[in-house]
Amino acid sequence: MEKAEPTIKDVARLANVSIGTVDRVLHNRGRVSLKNMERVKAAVKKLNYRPSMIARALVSKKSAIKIGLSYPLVEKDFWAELDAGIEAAKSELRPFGVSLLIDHRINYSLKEQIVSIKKLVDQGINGLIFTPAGDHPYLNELSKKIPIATVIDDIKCTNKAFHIGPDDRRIGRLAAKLVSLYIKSSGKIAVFCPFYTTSGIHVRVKGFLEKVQQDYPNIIIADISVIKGSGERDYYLNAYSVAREVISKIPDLKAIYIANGLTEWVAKAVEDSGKSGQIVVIGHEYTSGDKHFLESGTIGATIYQNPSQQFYLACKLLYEIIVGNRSPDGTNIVTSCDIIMDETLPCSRFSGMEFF
Amino acid sequence: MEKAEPTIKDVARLANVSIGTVDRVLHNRGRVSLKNMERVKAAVKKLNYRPSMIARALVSKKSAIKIGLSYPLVEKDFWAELDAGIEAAKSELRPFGVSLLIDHRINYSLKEQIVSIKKLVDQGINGLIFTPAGDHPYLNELSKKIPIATVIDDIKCTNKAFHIGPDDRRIGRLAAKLVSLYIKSSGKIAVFCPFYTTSGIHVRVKGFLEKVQQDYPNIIIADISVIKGSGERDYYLNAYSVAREVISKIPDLKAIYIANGLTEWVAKAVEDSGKSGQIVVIGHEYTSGDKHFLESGTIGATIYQNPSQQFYLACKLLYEIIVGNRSPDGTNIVTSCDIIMDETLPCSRFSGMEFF
DNA sequence: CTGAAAGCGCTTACAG
DNA sequence: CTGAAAGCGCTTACAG
Repeated sequence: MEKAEPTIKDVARLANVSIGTVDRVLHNRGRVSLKNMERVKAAVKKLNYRPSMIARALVSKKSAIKIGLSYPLVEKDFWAELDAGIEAAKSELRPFGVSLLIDHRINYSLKEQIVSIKKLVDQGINGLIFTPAGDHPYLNELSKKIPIATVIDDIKCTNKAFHIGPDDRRIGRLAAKLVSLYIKSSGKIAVFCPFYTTSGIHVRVKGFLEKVQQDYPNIIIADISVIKGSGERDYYLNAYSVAREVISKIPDLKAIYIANGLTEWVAKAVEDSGKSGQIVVIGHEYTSGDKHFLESGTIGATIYQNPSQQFYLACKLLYEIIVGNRSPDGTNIVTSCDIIMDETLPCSRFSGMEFF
Repeated sequence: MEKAEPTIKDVARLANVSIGTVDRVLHNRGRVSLKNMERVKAAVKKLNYRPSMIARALVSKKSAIKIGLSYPLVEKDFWAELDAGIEAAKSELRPFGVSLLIDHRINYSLKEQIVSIKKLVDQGINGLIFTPAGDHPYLNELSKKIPIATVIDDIKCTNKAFHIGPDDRRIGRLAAKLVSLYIKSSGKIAVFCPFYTTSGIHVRVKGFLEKVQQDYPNIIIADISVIKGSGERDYYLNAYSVAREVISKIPDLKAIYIANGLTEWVAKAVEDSGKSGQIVVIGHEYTSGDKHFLESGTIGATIYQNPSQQFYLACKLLYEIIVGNRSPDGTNIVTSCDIIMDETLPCSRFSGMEFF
């Protein structure tokens, strides 16, 4: 005895107008008398009408919608994983006439990001999802034309549709707790803070230090190093060499916290220094190289912010906004993070979604 | 320059028949001349024609498809969480004319499960998803009529479409590792094994014990108790009282591992015994009651098997199978698990999905 | 055995 | 400002 879903026809009938008029108010296309506007809105509410994605998609065959994605391709493995999430969103949205246009950048430079985004805009995107390298007047301008959303990192000033990202302060605190668990709450540790990167990382490190100070009096922060680098390879190598240096400088070091996805390079430094088993690495994300070090115990745990999920969600949300099912309101969506340990991964991180 | 997808019309034109005829061969409805049959098949192949889900779904408004779900409602909070995942699947599939019929059971009895499933079958379901209490001839019989899939727990003998669930042995090993981290690898622990429950739990406990034996020579398993109970409330109370008893019996107990979602009841026993801070609880799943104990540190961590995700996935997969986009092949899909700690949850577990 | 027509719920021109 | 009509790609009666 399912009560059939109300259709646009039902709304039109109840509001005593044509379905054309209902459509106009549904999508704020204007040119509707105030009176009809309100009757329709009342009818929509009364019937709890929700437009059928299906019917809309069928029509949209003609006017396909395009969503642009822009993000850096530094730390390749991290972002590569992300592709899987985007693929999932793509195949789920394809039947609805949505195509995703992707433009990578090879660094965190704001200037290049703007170039990348302009390229997407030139291709006629109807919405933009990006991991900002910073704020820029152009973004604000753009946001007046199409909905734009930030993922992973946020920017303050721009009038955006929404932001999806982790709670970096909390992530940093979690990292501190994991370090403490592995080193039995006391000993010397080193903290590595990547420099050329998204702003959230710094919040993360702050959260880490704060938690250590608050809760772990016997943990000594023996070193805080900033990892610099220009380009991917350089970045990796610096993480590695800084780690080696610090390891040799502090013989009784018990743990290293690396505040982003460079985990495996730090772990490699530990292993190459012959310190596996004595120094544990706590880091972020999950790259293919991490597997080996998780198994050997050199990496104790990794905190995974699930970028695939974030982009996946963002694509679907932005789609809803573009087709008018939801209005852009600058919501801030906080995503949860996962702890990855050797025993945590029975198979690929993204196993759950590869079917769609 | 997207090449437009071929439609049934294109196929009809190429095969020089009507779209009605194309539809007939597409769905083996018979009553087609051999000659046309082959022309259509050739055209389909030549154009690489794939029917549009969207269009099909629009029509299917009339002939809706029903998926039945059957699972126990013991440990309410665990399964309640699950509802959120089912809701997500429901709202995502609704536009495709799919409705989900749910039938709970109040225990893990196989007999009641069969009754429950028969009830669903009587309502004309086109597919079944369930968490089996065991195998039964009826299930095998049913699987010949409609595709059936198992979630969380599996059964061997039945010819099922697929199974989705965690790797319980691995989960048990992970639990052992977490216990070891919290108690600094040595001391007395207790293991609580729920009895009336799904079979995976026993594999879990086995994995736990195996890992302790292998890797933690200084951890002493001072108690292994079986938790029994008839009905939900009884179950909870027994977990609580067994815990209290064991705690008072073993004064230097350092950790309790509870092998399923009764975590909060064990934690309550620890707290009520005045042992918070001395005994850490490692358990499973995440109930609203856990939050308090995670914050206070009585629960160190919980291993979350994400039942919502599992059912969500199962619904979508089974839908694909029912409409013929995928064939049932008995695949075994292993899902990953999450570690939940105080710092892990910025907001509701299911935040990611509530938008859809 | 086969084709033409109606209709699923919506959007998009088009005509008032 | 408003409505009637055409059409998205398919399935389902219906008429030959």
